Amino acid sequence: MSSDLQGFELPLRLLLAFRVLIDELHEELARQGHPQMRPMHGFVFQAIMRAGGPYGTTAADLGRALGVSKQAAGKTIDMLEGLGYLRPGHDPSDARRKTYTLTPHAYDALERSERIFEHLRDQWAGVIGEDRLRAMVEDLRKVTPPDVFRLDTPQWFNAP
Amino acid sequence: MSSDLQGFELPLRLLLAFRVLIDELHEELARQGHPQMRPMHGFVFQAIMRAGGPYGTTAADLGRALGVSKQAAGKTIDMLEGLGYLRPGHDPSDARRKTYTLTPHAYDALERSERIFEHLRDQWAGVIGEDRLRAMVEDLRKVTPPDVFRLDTPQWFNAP
DNA sequence: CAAGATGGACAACCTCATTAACCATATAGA
DNA sequence: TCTATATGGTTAATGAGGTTGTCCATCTTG
Repeated sequence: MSSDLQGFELPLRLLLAFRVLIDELHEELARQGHPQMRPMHGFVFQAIMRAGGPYGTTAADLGRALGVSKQAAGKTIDMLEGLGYLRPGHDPSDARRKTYTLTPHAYDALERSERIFEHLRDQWAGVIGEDRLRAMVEDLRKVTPPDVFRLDTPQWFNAP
Repeated sequence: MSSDLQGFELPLRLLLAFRVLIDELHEELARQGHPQMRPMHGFVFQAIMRAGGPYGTTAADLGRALGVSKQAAGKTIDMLEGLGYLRPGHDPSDARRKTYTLTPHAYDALERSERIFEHLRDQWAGVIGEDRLRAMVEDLRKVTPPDVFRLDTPQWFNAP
């Protein structure tokens, strides 16, 4: 009965590496004027940019894009609207659709996230080498699905 | 205003890679007689093996090991006991301690998980090369904390 | 032996999901 | 055109997993 369970290392390290990046991102984002941003939000913003129609994205659109129910997507939208990251609108061609688009505040958060991630990436490149880091991302691309927004993952993390 | 947001690729790929492994693990575990296993449980089993005293692990022990409250650990223990993965015991040297140890069913799940992870690892090695995969794990070790069980992460995922 | 630390058990509450049901609006077919 | 069906939005009930706070029983230590 093996007790060392070495085979768990690959998934564990992938998870820890993700957590390290996300935790440091949100610490820094909080310092830069976005203390309310939660880990999921950056992905949500990107999904909202891509998933909607010409007049914006609905809760149902977002739910499909993220792989969660429209009700869950609706609650996320409510919170992000309350935080000033989303602005409501409507679709003149379909009176049912209640659409949302990103506010400048959301674009600010996205741009800052981008810069912080790049900074963290540079730190990692300093530790393991630029070539090795590039190889890692390239390899990860080969073993992960290309459709990056169907995360299909409810209840990510609750930053306390 | 950049709209491609390429800087998100590293964290996203790490997350997707982890999800791919975990999802395939649990699909296969379900086929092999463990349909109730949840993503967190494998980590919990390992923590229970390591965190306790000679007579087993208590909820308080487990809470400390996982970085959650003793109450949260207690609820997890209750569920795992209900699923037949944990067996209660007691510590003759301390009447307060209500201890738990893994059942053979839990060891079976751990061994199967180990084998499934190894199989997935081999698949990845076939795609990206054994040397590249080894380099990836080595590099991830360099950028992640060494203390693998203090995940400090409430509410991981609810596989539906 | 008294005082404090620790383990366990409850209770109340939070967050983020889920399903189910219902109503309003679009759309397609007879 | 009218009806059937699909879709969007909302609300409600539920579940998993977490949190504090409180209380009591049992060590452990001065």
